[in-house]
Amino acid sequence: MNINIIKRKESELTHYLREKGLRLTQQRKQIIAYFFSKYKHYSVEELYEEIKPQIAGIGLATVYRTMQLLVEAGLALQRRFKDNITRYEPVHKNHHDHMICLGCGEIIEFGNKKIEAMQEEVAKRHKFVPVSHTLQLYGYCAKCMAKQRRGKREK
Amino acid sequence: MNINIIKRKESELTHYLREKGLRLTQQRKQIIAYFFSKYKHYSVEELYEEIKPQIAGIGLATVYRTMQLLVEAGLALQRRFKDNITRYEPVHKNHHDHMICLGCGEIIEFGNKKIEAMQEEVAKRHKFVPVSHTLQLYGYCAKCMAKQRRGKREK
DNA sequence: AATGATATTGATATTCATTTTCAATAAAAT
DNA sequence: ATTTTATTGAAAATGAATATCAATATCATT
Ligand SMILES: [Mn+2]
Ligand SMILES: [Mn+2]
Ligand SMILES: [Zn+2]
Ligand SMILES: [Zn+2]
Repeated sequence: MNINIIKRKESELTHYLREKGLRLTQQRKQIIAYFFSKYKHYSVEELYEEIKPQIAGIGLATVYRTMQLLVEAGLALQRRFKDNITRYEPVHKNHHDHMICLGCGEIIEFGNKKIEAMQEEVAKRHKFVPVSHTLQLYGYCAKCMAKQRRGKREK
Repeated sequence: MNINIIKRKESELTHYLREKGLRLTQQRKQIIAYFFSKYKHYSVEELYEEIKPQIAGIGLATVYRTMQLLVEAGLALQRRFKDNITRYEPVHKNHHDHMICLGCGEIIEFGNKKIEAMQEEVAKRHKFVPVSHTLQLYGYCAKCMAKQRRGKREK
């Protein structure tokens, strides 16, 4: 099933490249094949480390450049949380925001129409015209909370 | 009136320094005097540039260190928006979030209990225990919108 | 007021993520 | 096949922030 997604993404990228006079290289093909086969919030460094064994001789700069390209082409979104490392996620559904676990680093996506609506309202109250926003919750995921409780009990 | 705030902040810092075995230096005194006399979201670079003429020979590293110290002492808050530059604001009131103007860079503070409550709710739904959060709206402030409208009319 | 212990300073080097440079290479139009 | 030029990988450069270190200032103790 993943193979279809990858084919589609490659074709979407091809269209973008063509209209911009750019080229579809082996590196670009392989990076998107890998990136869209997993669903993660990858940093370039992480992606590079995982991809390196698969793509002989690939350079870090190429991964940086390709991820930027995917954003320009509308196939990926750039995110940046507290750790100050740029991450990329596949464009897959509607706008959403993130909860980030301080214990294990897990990133949970959530969407909430009410919160979005209230943001619009607050903006209007200040005569501010919103273009985009970021909302991040930092804390501990269910798994990490359970682990913490176990740890305390054992003392 | 500002002089009183500054005196109070200096005394708060003094208490913190004493209990930590640290020292109240001329540089620290002068930086807090300046920082608390303006109400802004200063980057270290900005603060350094403004302070340099007032404090002969002050070093950039000292400003970096002092701002960190103010955070540790609970007198300042660290913020970081899209431009990825660390900024500091005086602790002055309750928790709040920010709207940032993409035109002029103005930073508008706002607090909204309903949004905060909904965040708690969403977190609970995911069994996520929130510790902190950041919410930023990016867009155009009233002033910049007016300017833009004027520009279009003149064409 | 002088002393001594040590926290602090300013200059500079270093770090880390990311970007830029550039000569060699590969894509794709002819 | 040839030609044009976008792309690549390696290495250098960037920019914000931190670490290092010898000189200096603070401040508790004489
Ligand atoms: Mn949102
Ligand atoms: Mn908030
Ligand atoms: Zn976790
Ligand atoms: Zn503005």
